[in-house]
Amino acid sequence: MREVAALAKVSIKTVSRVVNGESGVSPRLARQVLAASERLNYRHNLTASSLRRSDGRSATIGVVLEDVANPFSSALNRSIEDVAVLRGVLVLAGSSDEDGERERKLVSAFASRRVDGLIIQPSSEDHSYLLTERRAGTAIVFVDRPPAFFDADTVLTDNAAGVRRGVRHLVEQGHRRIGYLGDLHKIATAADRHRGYLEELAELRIEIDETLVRLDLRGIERAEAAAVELLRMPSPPTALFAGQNLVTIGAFRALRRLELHQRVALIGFDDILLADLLQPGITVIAQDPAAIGRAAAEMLFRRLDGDRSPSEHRVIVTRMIARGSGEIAP
Amino acid sequence: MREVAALAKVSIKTVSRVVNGESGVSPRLARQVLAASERLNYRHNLTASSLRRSDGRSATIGVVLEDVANPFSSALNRSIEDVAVLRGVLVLAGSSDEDGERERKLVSAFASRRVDGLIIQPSSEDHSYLLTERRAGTAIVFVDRPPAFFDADTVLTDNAAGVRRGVRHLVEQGHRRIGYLGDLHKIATAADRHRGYLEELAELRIEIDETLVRLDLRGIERAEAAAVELLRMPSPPTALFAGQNLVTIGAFRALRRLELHQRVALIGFDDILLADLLQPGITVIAQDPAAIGRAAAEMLFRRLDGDRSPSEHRVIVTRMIARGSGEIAP
DNA sequence: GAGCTAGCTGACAACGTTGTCAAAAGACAA
DNA sequence: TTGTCTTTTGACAACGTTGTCAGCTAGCTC
Repeated sequence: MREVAALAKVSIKTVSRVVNGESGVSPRLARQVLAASERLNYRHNLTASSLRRSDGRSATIGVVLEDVANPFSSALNRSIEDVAVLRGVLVLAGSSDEDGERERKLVSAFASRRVDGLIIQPSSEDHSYLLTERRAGTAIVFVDRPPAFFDADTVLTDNAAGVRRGVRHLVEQGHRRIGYLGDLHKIATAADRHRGYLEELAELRIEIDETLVRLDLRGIERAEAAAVELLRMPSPPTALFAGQNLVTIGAFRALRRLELHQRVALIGFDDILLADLLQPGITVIAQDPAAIGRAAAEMLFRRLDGDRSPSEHRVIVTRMIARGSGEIAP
Repeated sequence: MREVAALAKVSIKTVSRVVNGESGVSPRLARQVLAASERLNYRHNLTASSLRRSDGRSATIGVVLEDVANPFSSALNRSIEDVAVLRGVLVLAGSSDEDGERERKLVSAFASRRVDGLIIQPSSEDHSYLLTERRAGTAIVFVDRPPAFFDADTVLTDNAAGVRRGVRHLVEQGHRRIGYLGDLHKIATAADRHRGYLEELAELRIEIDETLVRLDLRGIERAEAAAVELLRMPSPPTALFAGQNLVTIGAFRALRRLELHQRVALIGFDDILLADLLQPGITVIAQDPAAIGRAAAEMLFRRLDGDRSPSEHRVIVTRMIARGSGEIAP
């Protein structure tokens, strides 16, 4: 900047004014400055700028996801980015791998870089550690799952309602013995979905058979094994509800392996790419990750714009997509 | 830091030493400093630190991807992150959407934040604009596609060889009329793949029928339409080679729609989640995005560690995964 | 021409760190 | 004890920027 100032024969402060588009610089000097910075390939240093700036903003936000490579998380990432770019804000993203310790490490690394805000898909079981960040002025929004011991804006899917819709659909087809395959129960959304299953059956006055429920299934293989087990019981379920992405794939694998895919119904939570091309197509309760990410980013920026109102809790609804597997009668 | 120093009754420089783990601080003072920073919830400010530091490193790298939400790019993102976290480096990622202008904007935003290095999956058709960054000391590695008018390390897939392997496989099954469906031809990888198709047919002395080739297919719908067109020709192909992910899905849709999926062979470039559960399973030429990302990140950090050797060009090989669709005889 | 604005411009300090260097403290030998 | 050497500590400037404030110029009014 000093060099640009020298070349343009103005003070360094005037260069700063031009770079920041402040008013009150005569067009002639502005032109000189622009020409000089062009000639010297000058690049504004945002880190120095945010250090000195009164608001201390870095025009960067941090996003903690379960895994930046998983389809749901990466869709969140993208829609957050889309809102952020409109404001010239960049996104630092990291994967927590469902590990509270990694989540905290990421937040700490973000904080060291003085991000303006955080969007967290939580893994940790206690978020009181975020009080320090909040006090430092960092805006915080949770997505997909609620925080624990911490009050903040959230954008969640209505998991229980989604599952209830699916279970009701199966019952409408005539099913009474509906198996449930769930993800790690410690994950709040997994617990919510399981609850939805129980609630809907209770409301429809269908007796709950605990032997039809398998929880804590992490990954395709374990889900597949559990589904095979269920289907080989003496009195097997006539329909399966899979509480998560990979669990659905595992369940479908099991059905195919046992050649039951045309006879046992299946509904999965979360949409799956290509689900429509399978035979039968898989009926799913689809979330809208793009809407969740967008809502979260918008809430975050509203906070950064100074909104101090009480925490808001947005719920994004699910949508059932019937493709065949959920429409098989018992 | 000043407050911590005051509370610990040491100079601010001593606090700096402790925070950076420098040697030569007596254990007693170190303990005092640690206790004080604990008590005041002190967070080291990495932006100020990198401003003052002699190497100017921000412990942050920038990654330009086609789309952080697409499976290939997000797998790259993840494997880059995995290498970066080991060094305490964070990843800023952005989506270029196949738009050279957005790519440049992202690079510029990264440069303003003084990233230490850049990993770029290029969209632009001229990368000479990166000379400025290189001169500023930023390490640069290209992934997936080569740069234009710029010399830098690259990590590429051997696209032509992969396609040739697939085409040969089809010919071995007895196919002579093999259709080709390609992505936007301006994308270097798409052009390479098309070239592989032509080369292999030439080598095997199979006459090339231009009417069996459709290029510039962007997205599932256009690919599906093109495939339907090919299959409805008077003398249709007995096999299809799809040059990209979404193109493969479109082609499969077309085959299913025309009830030809058990009669016309199909091989796609790039693996697809669930491809094994379709009927028939889709035979693919699989890339290894994790290996590409890892290699790129490792090269980048080697440069940051001071390696000044000439540009290196790594090639990651593909692997054919036979699942049925590629093994259908004419 | 004096007096008064309004609009530009620049000097200087400060943001939170770390590099440099000199001073203080401690360790050891004579 | 003194002198010498090593280890530990701190004062100060600097990194690249922006906020503050004062000074300068030009244009206007009377």
